[in-house]
Amino acid sequence: MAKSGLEVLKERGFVQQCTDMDALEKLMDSERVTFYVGVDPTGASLHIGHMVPFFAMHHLQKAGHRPIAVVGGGTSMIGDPSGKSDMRKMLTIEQINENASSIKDQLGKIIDFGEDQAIMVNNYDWLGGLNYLSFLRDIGIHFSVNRMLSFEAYKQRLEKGLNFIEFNYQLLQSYDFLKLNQDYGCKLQMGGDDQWGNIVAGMELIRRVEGPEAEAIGLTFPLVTRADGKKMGKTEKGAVFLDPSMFSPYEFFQYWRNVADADVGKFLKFFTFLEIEEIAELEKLEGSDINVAKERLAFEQTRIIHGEEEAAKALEAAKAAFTSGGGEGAMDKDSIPSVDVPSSEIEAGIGIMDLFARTGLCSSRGEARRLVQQGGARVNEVQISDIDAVVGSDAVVDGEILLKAGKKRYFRVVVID
RNA sequence: GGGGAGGUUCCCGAGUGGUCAAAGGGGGCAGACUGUAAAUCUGUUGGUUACGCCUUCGAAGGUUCAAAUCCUUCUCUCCCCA
Repeated sequence: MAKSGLEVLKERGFVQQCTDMDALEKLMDSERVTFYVGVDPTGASLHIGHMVPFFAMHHLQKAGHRPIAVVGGGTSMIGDPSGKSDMRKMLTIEQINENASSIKDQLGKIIDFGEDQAIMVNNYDWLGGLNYLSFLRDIGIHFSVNRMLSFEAYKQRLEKGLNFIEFNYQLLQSYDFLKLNQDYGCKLQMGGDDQWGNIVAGMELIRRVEGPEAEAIGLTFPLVTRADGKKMGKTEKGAVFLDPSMFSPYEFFQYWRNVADADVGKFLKFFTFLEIEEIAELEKLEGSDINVAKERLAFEQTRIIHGEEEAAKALEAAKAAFTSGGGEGAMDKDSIPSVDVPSSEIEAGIGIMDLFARTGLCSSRGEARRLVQQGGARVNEVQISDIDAVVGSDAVVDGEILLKAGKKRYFRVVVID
């Protein structure tokens, strides 16, 4: 017999807290449950730090339940104080709407937005036109400031300073849950564990408005951390975005390929659709064999986000670049960022520092100088350590020059007429 | 509204007239070691035409041969009181 959606979530480690697990189990066994997760449209693209809830949605949807993705068009104009040390930037409605539509496309890779399968709504639709006084009278009346201040999230912010506008966030998010409960019969809200307070507040609001018998349950996911303590989904250059124009599939693949040993099993459960049994097998690997599991993680994850073809290309490119010998010939060229340079410049010869500085490999000539001096610069896999070296047309292979900085970063210089 | 403390380089944080492109730590980059891991060690970390020069210590003025450091005004943040 098939596992229930909730069982899948539990065995994969998605459950951090639940307001009433018994009730949720009963509810999910007895009906198709409509549930929601909030998404903040604060950026043009989602990044992998956002993804845990989406994978959870996928699993529940697969088990027959109906997800609602709520784009926080309205709430993102306020800023959620939970767990944040600073107030967030406020965006315009236009920016938010633009972000929301690209987010829906990305979300579509993980959950099915087919007919009656899932719903996407923007809370600006109901928050945008709210009347302040009536909101206070209808919703504000149900909130106790004393109780709100007792939440850990607010306590922390009270130390640092909390703006009134942010203090309202919880009311708005609670109102979302109420609204969805009324309009769509949404009975479950899920979110990261930092949302616990907001979720509970929403449940309480529903009970107060709709009566104590109203069904409303909250569930939170653990905040995913990396074994090295860094933030999930962040690299030095910024977040690991799903948008291929902001973060190439190859780099995306590499991000997952390079996760810490200790994180592989966890990430396989969170971020792939592999069966739990198969993951268990992969988790048994030790030593350098763990690389097999990492490769699988990277491949599966890239396939989900960028498609089978891109995943295969990234895998090939990575193998070509890192397997002994490292022949760049087999590498997929499209996956490596490039810059166009006129053939006349190449024929005249370009100084090694200038060449690196005009690629994305180095941000200045000074940086390029250091790279060369420290032995990290390679042209067509040949180390160049002379800062005065000049690269000319003899370095061009198949119409381009392959540059490498350090061990993992490649860049192509494409010669054009 | 009153009083106090502050805004320093990617971040945290020293620096209270020249020796400051600015200690230390974190982060980043590179090298060694490895398994495209972790940990560790080493170097490096504003720009440049690399001698020197230019830009940088919240903003704008001023004092001075010389200012991150002193003065004035402005601005932002935090704390206490009301």
